[in-house]
Amino acid sequence: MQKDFNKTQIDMFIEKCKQHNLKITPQRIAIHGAVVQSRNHPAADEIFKIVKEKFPNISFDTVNRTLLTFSQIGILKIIESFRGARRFDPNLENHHHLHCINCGKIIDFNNENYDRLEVPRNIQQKFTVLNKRVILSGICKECHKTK
Amino acid sequence: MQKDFNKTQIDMFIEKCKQHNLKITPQRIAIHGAVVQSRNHPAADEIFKIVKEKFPNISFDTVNRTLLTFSQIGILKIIESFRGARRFDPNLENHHHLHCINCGKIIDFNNENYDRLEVPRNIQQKFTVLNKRVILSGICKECHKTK
DNA sequence: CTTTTTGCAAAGCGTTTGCATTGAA
DNA sequence: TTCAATGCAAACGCTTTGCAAAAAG
Repeated sequence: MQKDFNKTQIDMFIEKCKQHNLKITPQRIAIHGAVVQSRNHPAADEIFKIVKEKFPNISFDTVNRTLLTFSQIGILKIIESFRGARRFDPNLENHHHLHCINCGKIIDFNNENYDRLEVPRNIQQKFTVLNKRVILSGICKECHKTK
Repeated sequence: MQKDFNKTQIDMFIEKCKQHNLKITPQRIAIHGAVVQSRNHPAADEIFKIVKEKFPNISFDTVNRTLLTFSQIGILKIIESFRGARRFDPNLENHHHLHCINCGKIIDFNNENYDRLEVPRNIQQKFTVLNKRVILSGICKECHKTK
């Protein structure tokens, strides 16, 4: 079994596309290039701006759809967040969340071990932590049943 | 010093409003009532629907603005989330996030202790955890400087 | 009477959709 | 030649803004 030692990033990208029957278009190559070089967790429009320098005709839409496609085939991740409308919580106590990635439900839970988590020393120096919380994401019981 | 033992929720609400020079309007009372009774971390439009039964003329806008006001005076919390556009992350390894609540920046960090967090027994039974992550929110160094 | 608050309407931002055209395989 | 990908435009969902009218203190 051949190892992937000397695969370049672009070769791995092409391989992933082939695995998923995605065509290798110049746009996809450019978007991939922009995103793997990015820092700071770019949003689609930042990638759009970068790619547009090489492909002035590219549409925002293609960039956005391509990024979503890439996340589906495991080339990048979407930063998990509770999307949709802002939610309010009358529970003022510190608590943690279960997040069902299927139905979007957020379930509170309390856990003293999690409350006691220590902030790493090197982070204390560069960031003032006001709140600590743990998010466990996955599939809730109800969504399991209906699958 | 008198303790708040027998304050009802509505009295505490009125007190908080007075502390912050907010007028006690029937709309605010109704919105407060709906939100403290809520479960499931409602979004503004769910509260809107509930309050509209009593106040058919209320606008979505009032509900939304009132909820934001309430979060500012500590009556409820906004479920912290990375708002704005969806962000992409080319870093596929498990990692955790610092989230600056002032500028919105997301900074990755790695921490083996956090990776090793155990999922509580009672949660394992009702939820399939696919991903664990810790979010430390607060103020980043740059935002500290400019304050 | 003064100052907030409300309701409304429009604008804004990001996302999603449908469709005709283009281009990779 | 075929089918997927692209570019465009419109629609959509949620949030924010400005302003005149109404209401609280």
